[in-house]
Amino acid sequence: MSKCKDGLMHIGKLAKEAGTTTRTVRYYEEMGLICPECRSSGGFRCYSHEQLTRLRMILSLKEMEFDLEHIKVIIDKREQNKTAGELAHDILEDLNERLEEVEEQIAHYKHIRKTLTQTIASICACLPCDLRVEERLCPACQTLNQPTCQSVPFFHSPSTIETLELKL
Amino acid sequence: MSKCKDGLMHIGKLAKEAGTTTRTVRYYEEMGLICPECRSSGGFRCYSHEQLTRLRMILSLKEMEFDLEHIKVIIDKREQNKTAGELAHDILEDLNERLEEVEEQIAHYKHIRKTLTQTIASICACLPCDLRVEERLCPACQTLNQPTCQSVPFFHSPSTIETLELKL
DNA sequence: GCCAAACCTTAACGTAACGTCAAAGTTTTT
DNA sequence: AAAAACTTTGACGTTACGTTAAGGTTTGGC
Repeated sequence: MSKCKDGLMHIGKLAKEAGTTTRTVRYYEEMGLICPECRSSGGFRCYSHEQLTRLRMILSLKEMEFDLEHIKVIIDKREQNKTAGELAHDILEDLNERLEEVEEQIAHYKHIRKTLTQTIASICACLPCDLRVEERLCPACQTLNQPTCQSVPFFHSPSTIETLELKL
Repeated sequence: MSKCKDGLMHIGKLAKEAGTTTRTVRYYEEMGLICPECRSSGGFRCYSHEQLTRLRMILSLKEMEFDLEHIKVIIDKREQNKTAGELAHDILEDLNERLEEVEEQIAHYKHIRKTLTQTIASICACLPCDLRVEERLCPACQTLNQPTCQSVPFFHSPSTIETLELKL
């Protein structure tokens, strides 16, 4: 039968149960986030069901994209002998802080989306142009009052842009 | 006067004009994205205004969070001898692809936001509890039909969660 | 023309969270 | 007992630079 006593499991089973990889588990051990209950006579790591639960906690925090250092701090708070209310208060701080960061991320990507859609719209105006790019302004750009080239500086050649800058 | 001929500038000026650092410029050179017009007799990099424009192109693509490998590809497309229309077509592909990725990022962070707000709401219910965390379920958790502990596995102790799992 | 300040050079380590070998030992299955 | 499957430690690779370090080059002032 199994050389793993009781209901202990080796690292592969632990990782699979938690939906991650053995490399990740070992890395978390290096970082001090989790450690095996014991080792087999041959040196294999053996984990209990409690370790599995702990690993799942770590992973659920990772899904919220806390970094590992922060996860360690949060998990360690559970070890400090507090009432559930005090602990809740502490952890709520972390969660609210993270929520703000996530709101910022959303705003950040919305900004990028805006830039992208504007750039796409500008470049669409150049689609019918059959001039060589190196040859100064294409008709579309000349027609527009706010020159396309300015908003999409990576599209036209440097010399074109210089020309534009002189005109402005 | 300046040992830099014509309107050439050294790396510090270039970086400042483009709003970046000298380290970044040297790194881009390593990556094959940009290279100086020439070197001074002492070995200093000298850049023309064209290089500055190119650097600005790179940075504007970086703002849309293209990775450097991709930026290289996009910038190189300008060197291929095409009409503006063909080039526009090519680049629009990259931009539209990136736009999709950005939409995914927004969705991703909105998902995280949802998880966070739900978790925060759950844990708020535990604020008035003055039981020790290690001691099984707190009253708030017992009152709720959908146990809080299940949705916030990193909050309660492993033993508490096991208890919960058995009950379910 | 000389000196200090400011600037530049290359080289190289550090970052975050693992992925991916490699070479060798252990456990499990047949 | 042999083979298959699993595990061990170790170490390099990843991205886009930041940050020293030790030592040359330019520049500005006198």
